[in-house]
Amino acid sequence: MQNGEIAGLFLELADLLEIQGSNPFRIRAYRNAARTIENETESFELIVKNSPEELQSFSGIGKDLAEKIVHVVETGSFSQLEELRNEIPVGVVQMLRLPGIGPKKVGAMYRELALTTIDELKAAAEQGQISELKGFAKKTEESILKGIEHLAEMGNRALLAEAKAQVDFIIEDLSQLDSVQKISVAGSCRRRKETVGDLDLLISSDNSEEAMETLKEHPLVSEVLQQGKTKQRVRLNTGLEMDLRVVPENSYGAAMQYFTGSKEHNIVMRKKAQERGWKLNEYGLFEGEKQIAGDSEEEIYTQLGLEWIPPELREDRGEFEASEKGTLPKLIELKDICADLHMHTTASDGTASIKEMAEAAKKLGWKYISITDHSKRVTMANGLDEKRLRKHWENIRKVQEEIKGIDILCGIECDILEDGTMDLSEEVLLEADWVVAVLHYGLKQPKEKINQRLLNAIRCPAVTAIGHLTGRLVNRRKGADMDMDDIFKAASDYGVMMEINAHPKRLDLNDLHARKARDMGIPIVINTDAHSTKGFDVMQYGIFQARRAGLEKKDVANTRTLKQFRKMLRTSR
DNA sequence: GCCGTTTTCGGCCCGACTGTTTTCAGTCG
Repeated sequence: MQNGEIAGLFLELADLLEIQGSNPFRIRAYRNAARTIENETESFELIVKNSPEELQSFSGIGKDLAEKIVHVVETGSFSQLEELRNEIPVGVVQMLRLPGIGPKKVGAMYRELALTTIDELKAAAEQGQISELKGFAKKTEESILKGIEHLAEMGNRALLAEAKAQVDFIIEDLSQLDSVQKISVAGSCRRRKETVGDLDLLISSDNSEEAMETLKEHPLVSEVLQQGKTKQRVRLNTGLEMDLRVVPENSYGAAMQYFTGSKEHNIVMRKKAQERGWKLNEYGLFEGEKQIAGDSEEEIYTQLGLEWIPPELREDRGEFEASEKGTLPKLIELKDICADLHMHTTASDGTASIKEMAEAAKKLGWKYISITDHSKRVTMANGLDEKRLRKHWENIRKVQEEIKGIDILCGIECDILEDGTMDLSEEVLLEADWVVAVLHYGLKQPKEKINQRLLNAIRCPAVTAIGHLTGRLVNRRKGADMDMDDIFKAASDYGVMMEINAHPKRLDLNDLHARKARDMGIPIVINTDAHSTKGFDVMQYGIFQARRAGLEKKDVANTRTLKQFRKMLRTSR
């Protein structure tokens, strides 16, 4: 059982308890524990099996929760959850997803009207039954109906790349206003999380009305959902929602800190303020009535005895300890990258030639690239067999003679077949400069089988890296099930690199896995998997993911010169 | 339900906006 699944059960319990009206602090305790479990790279299943006494050493896990975790790992559930599941139907929990509807209202509708599904809720609202309940009225009823309609359309969080493109466009337009002094995105988009639930836009201005009126009329905005003096909430055409907050200039840093989050990071920040007898909110750090910091984020962190923490690390996953000790990483930046080692050409399913790709990469300032077209198993993509591959490499060498200032490696993206063998012979693979081994098919095989396939690939002396390890697609497909400890241990032993695939839909390794791989001494490569010259643009998202993992320039192999890079390749090369 | 360099009991982050209310509860971030 994966950590995420264990955490999911506790989150479910928290929702159920909330609808029931339980003690809010108890509910929070379950959510905190779920977060601890989800953010931990060590497998809780293994901890339960090997050293269950360690469970209570994790923050937020005490005697009771430790027992429940053991029970979950052994039986897949626990009695308290089962009892509540019997008591409250799943449809009732789903009602929590409606905007403006929380546990109290859901609880009331369930108890008073016995509504158990979204469909029943919709019917009741249409018949006007909701507005007759105490504490409800026409507006709430309408907002429920609107919410149900919207739920059907949207549902998922947006990809970072999509969300960021929209907010960047809006920022460009709003920053033209004379009344807007400072403007920035905040929230999970600024933290570069792989998905974004909604956008947060922050402005310092002495004329909030002008900004709000302009945003209201912006071509990307479809509807104003809320509007007050300092806060406006709008829905964009894409369905994504956005909060605009307007603060005075001397509160801008505090507001940036506050609205960038994460929630968990901010709870620690406010506790630190409290410990010193101060108060921290979006307007500043206060000693009594007196603002002692607020202009800039740096001041606030400094006052609390901390080094400024980059937004990507603000998840309460160890950044405070590092900040206090002065050991925060100097995070990798886009400009550190000088190569891309995973891309396609017209030889398989790319749209540009070898030469076009090389020239485009050179324009970006990159010093070397590896052309890695598909192997023959990927018939849909016109994958290469041994003969075509050798011919392709000949063509690469010809292009290399024509183009100076960038080195082109002869590579291949080779499938790891369902039976665990490589799609191309070891003989031909050993002729390559660079071999990215990947899973494309059979992602649903059982964990043991997937593990075996990856271990075989890592042991194959020709393989230099594993690409998009799990095969997950953000928001769309769960990756293959595997034992990360085994895989990383083997990769570390055999000197095989791990890729962060920078495509916004992949971002695989994810942040936690990338951090773990680095901690186990595995060199990381960040690659675009470009299928066209435009495809190089996604490198930034790979960098974001690497930054969230806490990676520095030295942790990433394609920040090195080609000579240094070659020295990092496994000894069998 | 968890946690403790004032505590093993009594706390547990903070504020804006909305809707349903006549001073505030619920929801959200």
